[in-house]
Amino acid sequence: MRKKADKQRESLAQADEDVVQAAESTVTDQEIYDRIIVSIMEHRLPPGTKLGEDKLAKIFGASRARVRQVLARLALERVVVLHPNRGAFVAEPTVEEAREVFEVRRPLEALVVRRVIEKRTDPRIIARLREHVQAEEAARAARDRRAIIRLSGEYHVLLAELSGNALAARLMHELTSLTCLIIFLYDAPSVPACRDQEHSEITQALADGNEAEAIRLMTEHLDHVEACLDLSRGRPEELDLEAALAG
Amino acid sequence: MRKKADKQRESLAQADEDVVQAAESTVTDQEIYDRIIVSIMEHRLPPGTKLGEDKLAKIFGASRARVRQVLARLALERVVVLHPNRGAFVAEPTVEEAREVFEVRRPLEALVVRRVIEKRTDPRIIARLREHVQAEEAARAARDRRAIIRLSGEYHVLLAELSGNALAARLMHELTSLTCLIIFLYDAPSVPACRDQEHSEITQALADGNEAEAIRLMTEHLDHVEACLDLSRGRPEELDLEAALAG
DNA sequence: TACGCTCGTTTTGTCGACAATATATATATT
DNA sequence: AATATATATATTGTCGACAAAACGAGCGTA
Repeated sequence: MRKKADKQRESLAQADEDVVQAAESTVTDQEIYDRIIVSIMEHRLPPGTKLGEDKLAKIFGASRARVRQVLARLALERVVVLHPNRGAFVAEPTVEEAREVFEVRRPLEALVVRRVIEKRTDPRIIARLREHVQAEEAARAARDRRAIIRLSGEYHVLLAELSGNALAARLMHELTSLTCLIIFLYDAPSVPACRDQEHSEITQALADGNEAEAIRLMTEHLDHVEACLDLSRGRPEELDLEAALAG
Repeated sequence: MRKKADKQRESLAQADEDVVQAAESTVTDQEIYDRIIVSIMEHRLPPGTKLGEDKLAKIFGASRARVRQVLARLALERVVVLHPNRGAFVAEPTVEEAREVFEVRRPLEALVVRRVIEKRTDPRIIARLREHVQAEEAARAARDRRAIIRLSGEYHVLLAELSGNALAARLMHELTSLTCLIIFLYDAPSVPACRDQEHSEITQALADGNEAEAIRLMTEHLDHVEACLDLSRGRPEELDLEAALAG
């Protein structure tokens, strides 16, 4: 059984103004991909939203086939799920999937930290990290929660890119996209001050070449983010359902 | 400039007999995917082979669009590369990419080992691992090099699946596919006895619940496989090219 | 009034056709 | 004879149209 809120969400109606820009003449697959995934990462397309092929095609001024390709790619990255004969929906990771993401990220991030420290002699490395941290602080100052969460994820992608391991960077991109979804699904709004200047501290440890400290900070950072989530109970919907049935 | 050998390889002609089965009436995407990736993992489709859409469509008795989808998926997994307007080719990982694969696998495999040890109370876990190791030994007894390499990869995928972390299992699938390609590209034929009973030893350590030993064995196993490769010099082709130019 | 069923509409899945690009062949030129 | 150019062929990229399935509305019945 579906809830009312579910059906409400299954529409692009409200999100249209945010996503629509113009029906450009020629738009590449990558642009469509980027626009959709950024919208998802910034929660303008909340989990569960139906991504109708025709609607997206009209919004982007592209053919349905092209949109379809992009949706297939997003599905492989688990950011959207495809229900056969029913269409594409923004993914709603389960608690179990959320735990798995953090479990995989921990050792991967540690690897990235080690490699970045090895390469820190190049001053551009630390410079770019500091630059990004500043952008994060700006978003935080502006109280732009969407940008904060997206930029938080992108910090880790940037770190992976700077590590020189392109494979790790690609995986980190996938994992941070999923992490954004997870945060929006499970983050307890009561703890907004979560993960504040931790990126800054990690950057400093990297600059100092203090590997043990950097890994410790990174691990605690991930622990912290995960601890902020309400992974004890099920998804919000299931919770609502339970509450409704109890009442 | 291309070499003669290159052009020779860019054809499915020789591999056809191995791959072709019949023009089945209905064949699912997953079947097409599996057939292609197993062929790649077993080196029946060597790196650099051109995967023409029409040819594959006829071979599988499917439409070109379907083949195209599968090729796109394989490209996202980096097992094939798509040259715009030129088509799909079995990937030829560079030395750098090979190193990255091992670098990412090391911490990921360690994670998997830890989780499997936690779950080893379920007797089916160790049983399935032993079963797989036996299959490997059978292939080794039969001197079936292709099956040996494929099964070696699948051992790690099985391990990841048994760890209970579906995300890790998916990543391991990708990484082992790439590892198969890498082994076929760079393995020094002079050292055929590489990685022999190591999977058996790892399984035993897991059964004993000896975490430190299992992780040590797994790490050394990966070190061993990587050390067997000729990653010092470039790809075989480049080597040939250099030699040809010198002569 | 509430439930179940049928029909119409919308959306997805699949395919074949056309256009654009790259490759290979043949011809002409230096 | 070798290179460059033009033509022909083959392969990929893109799109719109058709078929199938799911969804929603409306009707009928208990």
